[in-house]
Amino acid sequence: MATIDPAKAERRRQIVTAAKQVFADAGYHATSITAIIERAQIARGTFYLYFASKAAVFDSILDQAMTDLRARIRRVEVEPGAPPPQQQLREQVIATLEYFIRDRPLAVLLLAAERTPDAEAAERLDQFFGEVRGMIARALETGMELGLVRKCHPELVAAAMLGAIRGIIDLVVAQRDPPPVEELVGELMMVALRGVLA
Amino acid sequence: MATIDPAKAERRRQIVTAAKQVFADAGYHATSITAIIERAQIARGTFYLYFASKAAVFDSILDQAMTDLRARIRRVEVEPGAPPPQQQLREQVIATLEYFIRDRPLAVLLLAAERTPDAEAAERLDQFFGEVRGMIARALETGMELGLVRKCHPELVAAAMLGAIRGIIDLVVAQRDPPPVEELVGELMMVALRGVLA
Amino acid sequence: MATIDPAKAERRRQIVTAAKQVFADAGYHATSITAIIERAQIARGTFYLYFASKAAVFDSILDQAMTDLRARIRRVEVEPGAPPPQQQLREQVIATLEYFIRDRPLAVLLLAAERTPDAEAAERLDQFFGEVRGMIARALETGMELGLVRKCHPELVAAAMLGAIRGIIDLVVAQRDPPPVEELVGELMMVALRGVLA
Amino acid sequence: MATIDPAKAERRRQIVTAAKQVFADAGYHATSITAIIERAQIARGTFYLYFASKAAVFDSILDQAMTDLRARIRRVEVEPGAPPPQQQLREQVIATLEYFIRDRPLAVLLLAAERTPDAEAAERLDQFFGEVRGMIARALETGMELGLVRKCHPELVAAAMLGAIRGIIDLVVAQRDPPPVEELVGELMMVALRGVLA
DNA sequence: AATGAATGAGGGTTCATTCAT
DNA sequence: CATGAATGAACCCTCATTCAT
Repeated sequence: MATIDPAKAERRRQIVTAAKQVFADAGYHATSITAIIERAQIARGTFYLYFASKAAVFDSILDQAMTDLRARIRRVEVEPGAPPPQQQLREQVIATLEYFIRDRPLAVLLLAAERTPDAEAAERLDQFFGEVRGMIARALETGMELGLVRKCHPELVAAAMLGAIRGIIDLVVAQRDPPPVEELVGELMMVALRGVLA
Repeated sequence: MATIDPAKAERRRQIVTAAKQVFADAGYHATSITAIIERAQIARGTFYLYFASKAAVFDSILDQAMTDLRARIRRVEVEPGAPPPQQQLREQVIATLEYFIRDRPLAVLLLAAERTPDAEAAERLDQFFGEVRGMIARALETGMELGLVRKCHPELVAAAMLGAIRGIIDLVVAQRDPPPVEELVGELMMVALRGVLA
Repeated sequence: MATIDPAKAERRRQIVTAAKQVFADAGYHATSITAIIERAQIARGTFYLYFASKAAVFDSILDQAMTDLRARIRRVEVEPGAPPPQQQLREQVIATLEYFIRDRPLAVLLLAAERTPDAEAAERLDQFFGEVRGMIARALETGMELGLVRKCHPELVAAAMLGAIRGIIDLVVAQRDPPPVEELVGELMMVALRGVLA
Repeated sequence: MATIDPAKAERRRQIVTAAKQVFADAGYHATSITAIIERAQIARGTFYLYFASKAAVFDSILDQAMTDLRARIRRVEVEPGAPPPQQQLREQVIATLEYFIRDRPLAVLLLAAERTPDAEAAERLDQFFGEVRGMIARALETGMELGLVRKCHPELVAAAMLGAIRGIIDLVVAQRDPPPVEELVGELMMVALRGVLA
């Protein structure tokens, strides 16, 4: 009984999927339980069998996304024998962009989630983005120590770079036929590393 | 009828100011008419004398912001006798950042515009950011023609650069004591122009 | 403005009256706001303009009743020159019974209110009945000191006497044409004072 | 089919016991089927195998209580050779009080029966209390005929006396350590028979 | 022009009951 | 028989909007 019932897990997924779409369409507040259950094709009560509240689904989606993304993003290693840092970076950015491109509603939801339902979730989200920014800043610092990166204000530059990634995702998510990930990553890294001057 | 009654205009401003603060504090959906009229010190019915709905004030605020920003951002001129392009750019970015820093409620509101109340407003917002992106892309193209900018995909790079600006604004708006604008702009332009490599 | 608007007061009374009837008919929990507003012929929102919640009306009714009753019940005075104790008692019991007979829904509601919505209200009610029982007990003690009342356990006897009053009210409230108050009080006091033995 | 399956009967008892406790704790409306089945350690559907509805269990409990009490209360016999009426009375009151004291949940439930779930049950309850009052009234009439009881209005006095018993039970049920039944009955009968005058 | 009492659709949530397994 | 996932009517409450004053 404590084992996971596949049917229940499937139901849960069904609800999460529906909720993700509706949240992405309308935002957290404008999303009604009615809209979710209609999309999920379930009865009102069934929703509450799987989630305690509207906020609970939202949190669940957010947490899942953050977990997934954390698994894709890790500290760049500079030990001897490790792959070249630029390659490591490139792979992570590719993985991240692919994650967003694959699940468009989730991307919309996550990027527009600044204003989340409960303060707790908002804090978790802030913390997550803070983490990512911190990792970028750390990577920049390491790069500076190694003489690979020019002298700069790491936090500020990290904010700009995170924003740049976000900008690309925004663009891609808004388009019907996004350019191939390789091209996106190529441009992104070129700008980040060398800027736009000739 | 179409003549501007100064008293009415003042009342309108009073409402807009109140609404801006409340929207920024709580977000569109969490903001109640009650909160707005309490802050504006007016009666319930009076609000509807000046605005047709809650969405209407929100739209009005958004439009005003977009108008203000449009006035700050203009095509970079390359005619002989014009100031050097980099200086034009720097001045515009400074003006933009200052605008956001000066009116924090408006910045929060514009950037975190969650899901906008009506589809129409959302579209106007999208269109505005699209315009800005277009101007950046156009500037990049001009730069490429002049041999100042390396070969790149202008739309993509423009998206990244707009995102970078946004990233900086996000960071700044979240902080109590933001760094001086000069420093922000310095870092931002260095990254954009030269990247981070040593 | 701080003066009481008669129209609003009337509305409030209208709601209280409706609520009292419905509560009496169905009990607190089984009473729906819908039932109250239908009886009061008002819109849903109007109810909440006058009362913060279902519990609030209920509490208001209870408090009003307790205030009214407290005004009718007072310590029996035994100072020289005061009316004879039995007459004082009789007058108070008459006043109390008349109060219940006049407002039948309130009587039903108050007597069946053991299980009230919130613990706080239940406590206030308990306290009220405790007060009344205490006054009866005190009166018995005074009577014992004066040699008017035989030796007995005052709290126990007070509980029995309060119960007896309640029993009479129950009977009266259930009947269409209750006997005249004088008769009720006569029998009640005879039993209480002399019992039923010949 | 109509034969009693001991296993089923046991299950039924198990549910009734659980329900009685939960109803007494929380009252009819505040009691959820969930609470009952958790206490009874059965599945949701099983409950409905034994009872048609929540009201049905409640009714069943009420009926059982009334049956039990009816068995304890009987007409006072005045035939030659019967025990003295006062002794008969005392024994019945003792039995009644003991019944309530022994099964406190049931007492709470029966006395505080707020508004009963269905009109039918409410009527049965009214009828039951009516019966008891009738028996007391009959006893009083018999007493009057025999010259044991002074002239009085039997129904009114019966209501007062039933109320007095209820008052005592209320008091006792609310207390943790009730006084011994003998004391309760002693006071109760003294008041009823002789009143409180010295 | 200004007011604020009144409105009622719609919100999130609960829970008695059913029924396929 | 027993189970518990599923159901949906009904609950209390909020709040954008209207309109008589």
